[in-house]
Amino acid sequence: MRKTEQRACILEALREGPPHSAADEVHRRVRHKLPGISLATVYRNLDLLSRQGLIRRLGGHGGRRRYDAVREAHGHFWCLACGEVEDIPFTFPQPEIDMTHPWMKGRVVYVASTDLQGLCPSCAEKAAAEQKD
Amino acid sequence: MRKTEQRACILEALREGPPHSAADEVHRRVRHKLPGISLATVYRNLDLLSRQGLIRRLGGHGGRRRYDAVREAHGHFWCLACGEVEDIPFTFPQPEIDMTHPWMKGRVVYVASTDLQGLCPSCAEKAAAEQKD
DNA sequence: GTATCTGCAAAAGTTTTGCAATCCA
DNA sequence: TGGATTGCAAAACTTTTGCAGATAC
Repeated sequence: MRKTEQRACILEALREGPPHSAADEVHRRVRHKLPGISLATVYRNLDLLSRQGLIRRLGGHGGRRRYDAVREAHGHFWCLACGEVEDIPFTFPQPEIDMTHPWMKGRVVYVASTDLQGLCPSCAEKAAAEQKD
Repeated sequence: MRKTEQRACILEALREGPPHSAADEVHRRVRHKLPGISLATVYRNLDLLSRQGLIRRLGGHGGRRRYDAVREAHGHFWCLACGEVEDIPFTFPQPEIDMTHPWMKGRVVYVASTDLQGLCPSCAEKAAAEQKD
């Protein structure tokens, strides 16, 4: 993997910007430094970096794929209604998965996370209000 | 939520078909029973069912959103190269998250999962081969 | 009876790709 | 120099939405 200014700036933008950014958000931020950078380059690099395990790729429950520069295992809360992702802000014991299990043979594991999915407070409130109607 | 034949068949297809199906796959399978069902209906129902917590919505690392009829907490392995998702086939202690923590107040949690991401054996092999070239 | 649900078709949104030019090693 | 990388534009793919008619309760 070569060193290019675009790639460096993308990584920097992901690290310094808000967590769980989508490609278009990263693109918008990188443009401040590199006005000419194309969205395709951002996509290509986010994909490349995540395949190398340098960043974390999040699902995209909201339709858009999101990326996370934090590689340490941590928890996420996905809201199914608004699509937002939040880090779970308190610590809890991470599950211990037996990496020596035969099924793991040949696999490369970059990151682990514990994900909860449900409704965030404001969406839960809206949902409850609709029930009443 | 009303009871419709379409909805019932979609749920059935998700339960009986291969796990982690995407909307178009569910649609293809449901068509066997309900040839006239539209893809839009499948999308609408998968979304609705997941918001009610009846099924689980997976991220869509491969671009497509996937759904899972298994609601019990379990682990997934996502391959970043080919986009496939597999259930981790052995059990391990699930993390204990303090649901009484103040941050959890107001949230509705439907399901929890532990996700690993990396490369599956065949993609890991390919990646290693490319390194050598 | 009425709000929900469906099918259709169009629109919207997101990601990938072909290609020629450019850049890094 | 040679292969990796980029920008641009088009294409591909996935998901959502408006609407009129059908359906469940």
